[in-house]
Amino acid sequence: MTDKVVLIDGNSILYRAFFALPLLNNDKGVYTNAVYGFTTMLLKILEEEKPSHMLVAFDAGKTTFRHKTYTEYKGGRQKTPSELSEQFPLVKELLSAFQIKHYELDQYEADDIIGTLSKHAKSEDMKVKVISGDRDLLQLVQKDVEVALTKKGISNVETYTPSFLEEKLGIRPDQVIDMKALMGDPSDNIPGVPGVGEKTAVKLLQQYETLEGIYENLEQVSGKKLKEKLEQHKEDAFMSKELVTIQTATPVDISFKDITYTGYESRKVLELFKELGFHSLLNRIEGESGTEEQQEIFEDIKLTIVDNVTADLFTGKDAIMLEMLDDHYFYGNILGIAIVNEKGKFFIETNIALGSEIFKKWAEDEQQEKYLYDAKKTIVALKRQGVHLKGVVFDLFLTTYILNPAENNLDIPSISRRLNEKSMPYDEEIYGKGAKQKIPELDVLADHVVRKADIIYQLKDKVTEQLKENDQYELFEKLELPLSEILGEMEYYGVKVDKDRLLHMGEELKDRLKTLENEVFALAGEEFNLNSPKQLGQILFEKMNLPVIKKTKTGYSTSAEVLEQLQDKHEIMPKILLYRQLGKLQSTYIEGLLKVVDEKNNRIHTRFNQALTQTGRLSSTDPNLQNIPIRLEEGRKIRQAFVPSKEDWVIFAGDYSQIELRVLAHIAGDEKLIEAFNEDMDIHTKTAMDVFKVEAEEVTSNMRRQAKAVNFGIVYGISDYGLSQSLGITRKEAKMFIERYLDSFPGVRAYMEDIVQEAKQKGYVTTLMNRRRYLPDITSRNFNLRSFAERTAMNTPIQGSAADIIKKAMIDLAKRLDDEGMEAELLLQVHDELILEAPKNEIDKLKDVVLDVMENAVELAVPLKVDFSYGPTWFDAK
DNA sequence: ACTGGCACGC
DNA sequence: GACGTACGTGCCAGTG
Repeated sequence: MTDKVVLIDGNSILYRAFFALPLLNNDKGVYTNAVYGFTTMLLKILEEEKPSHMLVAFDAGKTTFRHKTYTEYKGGRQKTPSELSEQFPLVKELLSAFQIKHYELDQYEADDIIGTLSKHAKSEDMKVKVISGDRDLLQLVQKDVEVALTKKGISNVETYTPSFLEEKLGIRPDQVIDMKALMGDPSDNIPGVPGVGEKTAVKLLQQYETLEGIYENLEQVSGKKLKEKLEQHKEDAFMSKELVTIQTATPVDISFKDITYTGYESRKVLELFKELGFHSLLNRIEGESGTEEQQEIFEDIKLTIVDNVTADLFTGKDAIMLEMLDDHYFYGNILGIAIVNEKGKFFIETNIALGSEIFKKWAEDEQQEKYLYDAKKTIVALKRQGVHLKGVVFDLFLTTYILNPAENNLDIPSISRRLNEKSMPYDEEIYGKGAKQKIPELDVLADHVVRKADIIYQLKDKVTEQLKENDQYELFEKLELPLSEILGEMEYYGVKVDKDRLLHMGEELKDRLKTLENEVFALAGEEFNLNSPKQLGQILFEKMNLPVIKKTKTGYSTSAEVLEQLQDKHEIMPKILLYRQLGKLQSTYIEGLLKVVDEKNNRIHTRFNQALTQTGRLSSTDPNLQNIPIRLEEGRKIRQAFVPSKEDWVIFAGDYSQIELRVLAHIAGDEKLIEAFNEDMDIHTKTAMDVFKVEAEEVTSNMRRQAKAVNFGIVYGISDYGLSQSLGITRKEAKMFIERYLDSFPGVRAYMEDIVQEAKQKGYVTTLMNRRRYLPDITSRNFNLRSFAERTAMNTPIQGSAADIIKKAMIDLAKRLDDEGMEAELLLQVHDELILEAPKNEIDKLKDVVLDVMENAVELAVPLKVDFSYGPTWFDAK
């Protein structure tokens, strides 16, 4: 058996753990969060790697040989916070309890120690695994040397083998140094070549292999600016290379004999855990000997390509993966279908599956349980083919999102790497990307799709378990999963569009835009591209010499805010503003919508993304029907083009009135706010009365406007800066408004304070229905990051609970419409409103049903109020 | 193909 | 006291 040596970058892991975890302290008031994180990581490694040798390397002292090369090395870096530095001795204590050696070497960093030892190990034919949070270490990757980098948090790692590194970075391990030399590293104050980021560096290295190669062929490098930059910063680049190169010949004076790992004494470890207050880890020690996790990385899988679907293929507990390249499932082709169950792994070609009555019968049988990835997509895609999928009980896509909405790699290979520690190829590797995308040979395709289904099958129990642990299973089973079915129906049904109306409006706009454009050119004295902020900026601020109000990264700002401030300086302003407004309508809403009208039925089929937002809201794409204009009359007319799909039908809208503030009243339990809603007061007027300490009759429209902005700020979690911007007042004044608001509603103040504390302690906040949002930055020492996390902590339960409520209402409404045998159809959800279409003769009943369902979706300490309206177009439903 | 500026909704 | 400051989607210009 080959020996396996695990080398841990102690400093890096501790830093990661410190910043990833809330600042916990034990009962003695000693901070332990970093040690805790380090320990969980350590336990995981011991279980999984079963190392024969182990060492934790630390950085020594303040200066290293690198400072001789470059005195600015690691300059500008913030001092290690004392809350962290005091944890270093604890970790060393921990290591000695585990009987793991640690080591540091004067003048060298942990990297160098690890580099040197991994080289020694190589010559002794040992396998090496390096654990760090520092991407620099990737340069050590080679055959038999794997580097595991911490991802989010600490126990989540991504293991780089040479092939994985190449696939992920686009370069070979030996080119990592060159890449770093080009890119630089602000956190270590390594200069690199300015203007060269990851993309450019990779491109250059793919072409010229090494830094030296690039400079030898500098003449051929494309891009004038790039060439200049490279030339100017040649010295920096080479010095950077020297700095980032890990030394593999340091005078390390330990041998592998010294770092043999033979296990630890449970008693000692348990004692220390108790002392540190790591109660939750105690059982991990006792269970130590019993756990056996097999690792099957890139193991071949056995699958059958089915050419005749038979009933005994299915078990009633099957994972099904429907593969489709185009993420626009309304138009994409189904590439094939994989089924995995306890009997085996199967692949069925699309036409065989769809042509099979047995397949169809199974798919439509509610009793046959199915585990999916993205049920909505699958349901819609199959519905197009006349198959009505039923019996979905698990959706890996939705559940992964529920477990952590911040995770944005929700594709199956990524999920598998995170949760299952098994690798499978990414879609890009199988299908290619962009113009080069193509469908592979049947056996390759089958293998890929089956792997996905297999992962769904394998992870179903584990993920369900995690949901239950978090008390989130109900959120999945009772809310998100049934909702996905309803959303699928809405998408499939679509919204009817009056194309002629859009075309007509487009014609009109075209003329007005042309006229406006000419007027602007006349006033400017020349023609230019009015759609280019850059060119407009030059005209306004260079040619016309108007005062510069605000700059952007790349030049002058020409935003509406700026142009409005210049209104009285020049008559050109209103024309530009109007041009912008109309241009937006033309390009996004007229042309944009026309482009996505389904030729077959004149309907638009948006898609709702149910697994994207951090708060639990939905989003809508292709097109986005959640941002159709309403504020300005001109834009609002776009809504005239959204019409019922049948004659004598109407568009019906039901919208929650002030749902977020009502939710706030409920969660905060603020008596005054609750009373205001119980008495059905105008909430902005009420807020104005309290903030300005006046009677109802004395509230001026301006006071109400300001109060409204404050409420807006509360709902969306904006800062004093944000409020000052929206009201055009100073930050101080904005801050004062917020203070006065909180004085007026003490229950709200208490909530805001409590929720931040709770977030600090738990690391996350939750909504009414137990949706979570993790807030790692809540303990950050960076004021901005921390403030942002604090506002998020206050806001997410409000916005997220409102999202929960309307989702619940949608499920209830769909059921009710069905139960009552009504014809009305849900069309859209726009965060606090539901849009339906219905026959005229159903309006009275629909009104009762919608109001009843929406107002009673949940019971809060305040009533939920719903307004409704209807008319021949969406425009009229106001 | 990617980034930045801008603008629309909640 | 400053680092940038609700969440989304999509359009255009500009660059490579």
